[in-house]
Amino acid sequence: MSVRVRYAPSPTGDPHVGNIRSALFNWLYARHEGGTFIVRIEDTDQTRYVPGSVEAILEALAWLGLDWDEGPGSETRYGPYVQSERLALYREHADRLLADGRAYLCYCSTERLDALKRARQAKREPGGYDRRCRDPQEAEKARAENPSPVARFKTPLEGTLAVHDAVRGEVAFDLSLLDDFVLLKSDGFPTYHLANVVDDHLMEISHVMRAEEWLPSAPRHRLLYKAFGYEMPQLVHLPLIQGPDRAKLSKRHGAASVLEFRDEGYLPEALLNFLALLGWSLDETSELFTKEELARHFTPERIVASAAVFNREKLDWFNGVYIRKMGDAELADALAPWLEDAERGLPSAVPRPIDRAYLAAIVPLERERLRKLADAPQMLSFFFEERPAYDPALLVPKGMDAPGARAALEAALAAAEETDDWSAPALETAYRALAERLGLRTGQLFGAVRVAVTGRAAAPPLFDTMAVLGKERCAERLRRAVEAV
RNA sequence: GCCCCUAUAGUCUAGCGGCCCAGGACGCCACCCUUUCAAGGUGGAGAUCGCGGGUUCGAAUCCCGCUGGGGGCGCCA
Repeated sequence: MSVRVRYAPSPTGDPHVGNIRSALFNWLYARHEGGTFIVRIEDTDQTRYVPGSVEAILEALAWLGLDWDEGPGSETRYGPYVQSERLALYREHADRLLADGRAYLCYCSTERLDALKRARQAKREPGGYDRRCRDPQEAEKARAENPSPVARFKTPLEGTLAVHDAVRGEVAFDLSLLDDFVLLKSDGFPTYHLANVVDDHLMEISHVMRAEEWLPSAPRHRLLYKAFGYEMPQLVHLPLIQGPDRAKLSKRHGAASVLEFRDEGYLPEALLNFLALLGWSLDETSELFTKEELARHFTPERIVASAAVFNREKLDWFNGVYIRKMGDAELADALAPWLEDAERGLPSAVPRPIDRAYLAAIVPLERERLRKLADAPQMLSFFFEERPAYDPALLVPKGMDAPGARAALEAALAAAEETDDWSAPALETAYRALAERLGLRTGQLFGAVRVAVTGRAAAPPLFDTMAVLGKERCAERLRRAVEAV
């Protein structure tokens, strides 16, 4: 039997990382098995629909390189892939259950349901619907209260039901604790439970891989499959992703949307690699995987059962690793839009577009210092600004006074002006000799020159930096430093 | 409150009865490299394998209980 798996987000907001991790695992499994990866939009709650979120979800998938074989817009015998376009299917299924006597119409008002819930809470009784309308006479009475009923499933009153989860094994539930859940809402839309079961069957889904929060509803689904006479797909419940406080990861923990991570300058390869290792591992030591390698190795057997905390520092490390893997031209291309961005890029005084050849020369110097692409404007600004601002006090090296620093900078300026060969090795030779002549430690002289030339105490190797900046710019900055110190 | 899941260092994890007085990675610390910052290299601190009982010649690994953590209990998904 071929593997058909699906990612079934509801369009209620941005694509959350926890959610996308489910998409990733489904995608990996599909690709591992040469199966089919399906995207299905579960928009059965009209009230929570957020315009643009379908686009955002698909955008996130595309950014990560998770291509889908079937999804919104696909013309196949399984479509459509948007639940609001499949309403007739759910209604037919609900009708079947109604006709069979496996479901019934419930006319109870929301007021009554609320009151029931409150009363149960007050008495500390287990919650759930009291099945009033399961009695036809009661239903008839209630009918007056509510013109638009819901359809409820008749849950067995007792017994236990075991479902099999690939990660956790058999999980048993006590049926007496399950109430008669809603199948069809009063607006005619299906609930998640109905729509999910109907679609997974009709789309011939072989494995349902979803977050662990769904495990408690597995017995309901089991019951529905049985009632319809359908075979239930394999269940694979993925461990939850938690924030540092160990609660389910959400917006309150900061960036939660994949698109936000993209906008913070994370590389898709890095986020993907990091996410894959949240709840899955190959062996003792392997950490770095491309998407293809992940797909080659991914098996559900190696999914972990316990929840994982989303660890920013490790994500940052992965990002640095993937930045370092990039070639000069590749990184320059990736960086350019970040540097040119009107709001978060280089100061507006720096003309756009930026000089690509110049950027390409800078890249080798900054690559291993970058953690996120978004850091680039700040880190590289001194390469582009005419007059990088800095505190003149930084020009005075440890163990020296201002006049001494001034003398050293004057000498450095003179040496710069005299130099014909403006290459890193030549500059280094010249400045080492100069330090010796002045009786300074190289660290002292180089430190002062670094601040003069870059405006900061921490920068890439000095002579490579000077070589890239060019003689004119360096001389000008040294001149300014002499005056400033 | 009830139900379910879960439990190896701060974090992600390896381990599926003896190879483990527990391996890898992030983070942290130190040293090396070095003109600063990174990157890289080397080393280190950090886990009584949540606790208590069993089973076994032998348990992180199997069983039971407890405790902690999480999730679910909607005409939301």
